[in-house]
Amino acid sequence: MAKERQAQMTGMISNTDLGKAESHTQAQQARILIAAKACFVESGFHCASVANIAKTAGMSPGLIYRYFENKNAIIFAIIEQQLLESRNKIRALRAADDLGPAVLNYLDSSDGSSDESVGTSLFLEMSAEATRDSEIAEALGRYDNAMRVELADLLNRSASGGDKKPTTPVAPERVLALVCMIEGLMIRKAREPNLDRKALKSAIDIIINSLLN
Amino acid sequence: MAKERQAQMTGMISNTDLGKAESHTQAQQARILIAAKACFVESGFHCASVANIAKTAGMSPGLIYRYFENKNAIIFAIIEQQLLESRNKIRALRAADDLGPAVLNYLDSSDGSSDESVGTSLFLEMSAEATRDSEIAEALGRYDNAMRVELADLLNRSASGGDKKPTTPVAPERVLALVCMIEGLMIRKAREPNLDRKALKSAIDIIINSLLN
Amino acid sequence: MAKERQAQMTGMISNTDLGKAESHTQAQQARILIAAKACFVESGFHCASVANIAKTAGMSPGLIYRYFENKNAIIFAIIEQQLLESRNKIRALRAADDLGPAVLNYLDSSDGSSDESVGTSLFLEMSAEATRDSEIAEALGRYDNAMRVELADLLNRSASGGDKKPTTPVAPERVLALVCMIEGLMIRKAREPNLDRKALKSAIDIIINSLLN
Amino acid sequence: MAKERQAQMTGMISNTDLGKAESHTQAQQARILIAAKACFVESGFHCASVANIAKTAGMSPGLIYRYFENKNAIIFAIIEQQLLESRNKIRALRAADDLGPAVLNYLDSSDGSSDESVGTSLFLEMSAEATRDSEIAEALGRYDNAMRVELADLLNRSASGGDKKPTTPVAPERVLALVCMIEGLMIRKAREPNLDRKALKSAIDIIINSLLN
DNA sequence: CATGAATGAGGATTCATTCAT
DNA sequence: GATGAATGAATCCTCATTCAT
Repeated sequence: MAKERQAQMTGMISNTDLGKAESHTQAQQARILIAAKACFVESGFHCASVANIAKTAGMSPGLIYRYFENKNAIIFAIIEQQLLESRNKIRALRAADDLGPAVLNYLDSSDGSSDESVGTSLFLEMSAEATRDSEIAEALGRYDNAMRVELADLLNRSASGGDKKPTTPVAPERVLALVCMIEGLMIRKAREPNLDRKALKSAIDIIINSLLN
Repeated sequence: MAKERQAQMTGMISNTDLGKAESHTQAQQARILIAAKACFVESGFHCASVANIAKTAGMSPGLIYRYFENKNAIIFAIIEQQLLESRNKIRALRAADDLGPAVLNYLDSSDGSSDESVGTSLFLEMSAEATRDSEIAEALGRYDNAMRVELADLLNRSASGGDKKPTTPVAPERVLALVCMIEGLMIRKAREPNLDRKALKSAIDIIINSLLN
Repeated sequence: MAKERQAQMTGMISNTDLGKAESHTQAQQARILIAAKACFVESGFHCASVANIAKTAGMSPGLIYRYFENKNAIIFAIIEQQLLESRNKIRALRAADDLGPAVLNYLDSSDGSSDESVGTSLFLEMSAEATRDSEIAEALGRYDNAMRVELADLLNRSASGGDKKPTTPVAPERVLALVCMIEGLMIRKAREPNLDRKALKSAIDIIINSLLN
Repeated sequence: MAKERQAQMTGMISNTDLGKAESHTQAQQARILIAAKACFVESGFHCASVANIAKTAGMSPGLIYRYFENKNAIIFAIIEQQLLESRNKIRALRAADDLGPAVLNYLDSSDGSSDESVGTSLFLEMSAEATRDSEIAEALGRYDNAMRVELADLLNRSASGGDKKPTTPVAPERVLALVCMIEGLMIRKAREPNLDRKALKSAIDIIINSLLN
């Protein structure tokens, strides 16, 4: 189909990328969010134009507004989506026997996009935006609190060697240190994409170890 | 002088804030950069308008273009300035006897502005921009390398208890871990400005200790 | 039926409001015109959107175009409808014994809508539009001529005390004065909805009297 | 000058039309208002585009926003201007010995534009808008009250044959009747530009006479 | 007949940049 | 050097209209 081929050649998103969405509305919203994510990564929240998002999504600009009230709503949706994904990835760490490799894996895990730096780029974009928009700041704050609980649990169980009942709850400063390290690593990944993986792994191990004993 | 008083009342930057600059050109550039920094912190690189920067600097929009080729040049200059400041602050850590408090101090140190979050906000802005602009990415990359050397030296001397000649050079992964922690802490400061300082201090100590033995 | 109830709750027009229309097409057109009138009164000809008319009519936007060629055709139809209604109301004045109360009654008479200002609002809208659209101007012109004949007759019979054969035909300037007064009163009603009715009645009487002797 | 000639050929407004304005800002605002008035008369408040106003004013669209906050502000300014002009014209009636010719003159008096129907067209536009915008409604309401006072005074003095001290104040219903007649006449002028002037004059006289005895 | 998704031109508004004074 | 008026391209968003289902 001509349209399909054109979509691929111009970097537009084809239907096959979309996965299964139950309703047409959800499918369209998903399509827009995928396009928006790509545009936001490439240009940032503010320089990405609705027109470009529409083109990337393979639809007309006007149609965007049937599915999102305005551009800001798209930004919010992207942020919520990223936070949700991030939460899920953190939760997935639970299953890990060994915390170090799990964290490394977390950093590597992309969201299905070919470019792994997507997550990091949006993370920076979101964090910067949170310093100006209180609504976004609140969303990130809620996420941060939830993450801390999750990571505390994780540290707890890792510290007790996998036993279900750790003797003492983990100290909050250890959780804080873990959060900082993870986010610091994300920044490094964004700024030095070719970072030596071995060094990365070692750095993680050093800190993880200091947090576990 | 009427203009001077008006500048102060409206939050504009007056000549007396500028310190000593050798030439008029330098003084004007400095004035613009101070204004730009304030605007960028408040609105981000892209939402801050040249008109607003000019108003904050107490000059006409047209004059901006006598001292900077365009808005992008201002962004570059701000970034270079921030990197330079950051470098100086890192170097100042050398004098410290104890690494932990020094790092805490680094996070607190503002650049003379009353608002301490200036540095963090611009750090996010710069990092996000670096993911899109290769020139900026390179500048940050150069800074990153320089910093690593600096921090390696710092760790070296701290590990050897202040002796001038450490027996073994510090491992690169420890430097990496330190960088991640510092930047992770900056992110935390941006996203949770009311973070408990005691926890912050403890988190720093945990990691510093693990890096020094 | 769920849809019916929803229609009532949201102010949409239900089938039961429509009266008897012979064909389905006529019924649909009537439904659209009722909705359009409401929207035009609320937002004016140009700010009322087809989408909103459709929603008010309880139908899809696309369906509008099965019954009217475009939005302009709806405006024309509304205008013709208003002129027809107005003509009928003027004709109804014939039956009146006393011209003064009849005119007052004319101003009050609504078109079945609960809001009496509908007629006035559309009158302004139409008149304004007539200054730009020659087709509308012509329609109003035809109406104006017909009205003058009607009002001349009315004045004639009123002047002659109800006798069927007045001795002299009424002068055109008296008809003109009557038209001006009626329309001037409509404007007043639109701009001062809380106008004192007693003063209104007196004002009408003064002029009517001067026109009858 | 080429620009000047082009302005004339395309119906743009040249500097010479502007009269004396003290500041540049006032001159530009006046230029915009003149253009806006022309556009509003031609297309109505809502269909006139800012782009077209700018073109008519012989300036770029962006410049409009240096002198008016938004399109609505232009509409407000036009309305205030019209009300002011109208007030002045009404006040000028005071000097008249004879009320009838004075009213006729009022209807004829244009605002310097070549097209006499400008006032009427804007009058309809304003009145229609007042039914939807409460701020405009209030402005017109204030004008209406002021006008009534003015017209009451006028009637008073006319009734008393120019004596300074009329024995009895004029009844409000007479003022109301006068207002209706004047505005009714404006509508007629808009809808029937070729109205017979003799009939018009006679109609005015009939009513004026009935109001004065 | 009916739906409502889709289109795309057009409208209001902003803003980096230029230039006459 | 300095001003700020002026430009015009670009942005977000709306809406009349069409058409596949």
